[in-house]
Amino acid sequence: MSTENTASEFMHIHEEAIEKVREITPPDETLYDLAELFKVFGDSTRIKILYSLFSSELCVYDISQLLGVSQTAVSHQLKILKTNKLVKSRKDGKHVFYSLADDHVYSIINQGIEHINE
Amino acid sequence: MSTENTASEFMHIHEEAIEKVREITPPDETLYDLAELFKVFGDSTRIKILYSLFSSELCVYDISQLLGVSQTAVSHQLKILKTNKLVKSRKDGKHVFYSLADDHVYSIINQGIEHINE
DNA sequence: TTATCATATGAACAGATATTCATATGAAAG
DNA sequence: CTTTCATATGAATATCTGTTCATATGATAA
Repeated sequence: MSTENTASEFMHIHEEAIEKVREITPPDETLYDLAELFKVFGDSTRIKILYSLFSSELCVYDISQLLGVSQTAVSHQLKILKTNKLVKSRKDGKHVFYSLADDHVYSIINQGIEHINE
Repeated sequence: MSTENTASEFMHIHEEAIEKVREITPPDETLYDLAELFKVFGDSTRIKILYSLFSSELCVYDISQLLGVSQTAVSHQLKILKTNKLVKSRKDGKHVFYSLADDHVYSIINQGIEHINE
């Protein structure tokens, strides 16, 4: 085994495996963003908020009461959801109505549900 | 407004909204499991491990070298991935080969990628 | 058997994160 | 204008989580 392909020297498997992995793996920055996105889904309060918005928009207070979580906590979590573009907001007088930003929220959550039901 | 439907008293919106949310929202335990699942995807090391297993099975040491992460860290993360049924393992002498457990891993990650690319 | 290699495990520590509390902003009502 | 209501924000705290270090297990080779 030569020293040309240093990448394969440590491999116990075929070196083609490394090539394939390198080919299909997105850049580190993308993987980091991806992990960040899933981190947002990885909290039960935020999951509950997203579910509450599945059928219609709701204002902060309604979400708070529906979930039995303090207004402050909901507000903090909504900010995280909005920063990550999972929800959008609309102001109406004193109220702020939140709704799902796009269909990816549905599909990601549904894929998760499918995995659980097995 | 009567006191019959206590659920709607706090709502600023129509009370049908509450009904709908209650209808489509899974039980708390499911939501908790769902958050737990996404939490597993919410770490860049684990995401990298999953990507490395997209094309073929790999042993712990190979993953470790490929990602530039310590063997111990990889081992810890593989355990988490296995506990959550995202990877499975096969023993071969001194080596333990890990591979993806099912297609949900692909679809969940791909949905995430799609959301990011917008 | 003994040494070595591959993996796993447990404790410890550092960094991240969700909630709470206090308070600020901002809009409508009186 | 002042009060009240809806929401947002920042600091503090307690909990959780990922990595490291030391070590254990388990299998092959010598």
